[in-house]
Amino acid sequence: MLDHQGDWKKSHGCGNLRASDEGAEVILMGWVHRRREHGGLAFVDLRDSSGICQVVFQEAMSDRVRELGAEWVVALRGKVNLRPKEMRNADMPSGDVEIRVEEMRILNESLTPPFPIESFHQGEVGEDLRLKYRYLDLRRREMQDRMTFRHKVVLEVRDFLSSLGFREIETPMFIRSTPEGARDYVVPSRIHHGMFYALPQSPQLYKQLLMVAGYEKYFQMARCFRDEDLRGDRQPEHTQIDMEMSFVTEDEIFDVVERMLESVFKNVIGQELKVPFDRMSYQEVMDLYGSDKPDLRFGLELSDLSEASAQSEFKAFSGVVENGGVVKGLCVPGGASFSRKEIEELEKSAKTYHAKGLAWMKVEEGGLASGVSKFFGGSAGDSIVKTLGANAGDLILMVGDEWETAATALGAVRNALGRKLDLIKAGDFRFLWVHKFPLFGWDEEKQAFEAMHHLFTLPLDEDLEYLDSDPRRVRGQLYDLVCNGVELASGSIRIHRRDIQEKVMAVVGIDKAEAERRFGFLLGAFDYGAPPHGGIAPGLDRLLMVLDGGDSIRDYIAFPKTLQAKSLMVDSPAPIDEEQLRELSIEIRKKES
RNA sequence: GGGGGCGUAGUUCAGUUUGGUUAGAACGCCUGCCUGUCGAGCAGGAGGUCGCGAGUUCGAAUCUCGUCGCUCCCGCCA
Repeated sequence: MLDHQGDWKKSHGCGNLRASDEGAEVILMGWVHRRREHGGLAFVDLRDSSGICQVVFQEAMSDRVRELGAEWVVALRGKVNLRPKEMRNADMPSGDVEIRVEEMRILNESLTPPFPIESFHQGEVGEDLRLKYRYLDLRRREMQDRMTFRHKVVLEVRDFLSSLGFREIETPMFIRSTPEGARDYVVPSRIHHGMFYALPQSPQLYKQLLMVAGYEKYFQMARCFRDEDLRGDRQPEHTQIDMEMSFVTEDEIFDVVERMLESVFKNVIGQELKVPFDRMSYQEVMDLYGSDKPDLRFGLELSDLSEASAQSEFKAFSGVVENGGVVKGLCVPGGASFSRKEIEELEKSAKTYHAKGLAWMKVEEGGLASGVSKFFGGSAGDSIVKTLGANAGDLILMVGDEWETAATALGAVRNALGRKLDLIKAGDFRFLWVHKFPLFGWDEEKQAFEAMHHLFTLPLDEDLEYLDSDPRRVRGQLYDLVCNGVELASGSIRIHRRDIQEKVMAVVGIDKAEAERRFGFLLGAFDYGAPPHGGIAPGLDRLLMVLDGGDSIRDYIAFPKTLQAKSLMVDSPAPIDEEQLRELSIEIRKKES
């Protein structure tokens, strides 16, 4: 039998009760976390959003307690008692007290949950089950803490940016589709037959228009939508701390972000963060770590072994160098003890990133041994050992290929080694600014240049002269913030002058007419005194994941989707009624195979 | 679009390599006992479309093919 809440008001949070509350008359409301019966005497751990406390039922109420099941919702009136010394629970914040129950109202019953709400259950509950019953998953302490963490970080960011004079401004969710960048999520218009809105991949154009409008410092907790394949750190919708500033340099943007994170660390995590962060160019990080988002929590830096390899008898490598490629190598201290199988595992990592193979040799007292060592006799081998600073007992790993392939493949091996050798300390945060990215990438398929970031990124002043002659050489005022191997933010200084904008568009094959058609509204706005401006957008979900040491952003989003972009809870996406389709003049085509 | 892993009781898993009587464990659930537990304890009990579908076989959780779901990675993606 259920009771009504009546005129009872919740007086305390379960988790907040302390010894100082002794004697207080309280009314608690929450969920039955666990029940322990001892014949007449019974204990219930009552849980609400503040935590857990123990309530005691005397014999007179034992029949009512027996009705209760896990996750039933109850209201209890009783008195806070200090527990006898030997019965205090030091593992529980409220463990010094317990509630002697005088009256109970059962507010709702519950089915037995499909998985335990307690946090000590054996093993991890499957994520698909957690997502289907997300409202129960979110009940778990672990998830409540993550959502609290998210809230606190957002609050701190808002507070910090506001204090610097930033204004939070909302931009539309229904915008115009642009074919640049990621695939758009698209929304059909009912009023305009055959027309579509797009959901924003980011508020990019709007924040630039706000700069033209003279707002100077803008930010927004911006939901961003991208219809691309997902990963553990990529959801179809995610939240960015989107920022834009006028009259700024890269340095000033870095400074704002560093101080913002500094205050998040100080006021949310309670930790000092060392700023400013290190900076490296794209070329440097790729050369040293084989990744544009290196994990700096461990060393194992890459070296260039092209010269020595060219002189070696290893045809595969000397050929690569002859054709303009490079040979990258790294030294694994103590790695000579690796088994054949272990090395093959590492080779798999290299091959994933399209290396043809992973060459290796062991360093012994007398010289190089095993693997490809027979090709590296004499000075070539000596030179490699010297470059890598290798010692007896070490393992040398090498990849020869076109620069980017060699670097990324060996970078993948480096990451695998970091995990394998357990070099990554939990709770260590290594931030890094990566900047001076190339402005254009060469699209092999289309045989054309494309913008690496977006079309509005300003080239480095000193590279402007190569826009016409050698676009590959042009680097952008483009930057990423990286932490522990995760890309946390990305931004650029934008082009505010029409002449430079037209030149950049020309490189990627957009003529004036097409530019006008696609970006006319922005270019038009830029004709009315656009200030120099730039910005950045830290990914909130990723930031939370990295700061919390998690490994999936899904854990930091209340209602995430699966890798197939489905919600297992509401079962979306779903078909819509014929009637809805007709209103939109939309017909479903057969899937092309 | 491509490659890898996983799918067995409500949950987490073992069993699959090498096919063989009635598919097990722990936790949870149900019943009873129990007045100081807090991952309570003790005794008893219920609970299975081995993801789904075909095939091979005297016989399939186990082998083969297909398919679905979740996940990790490449491509893609800021």
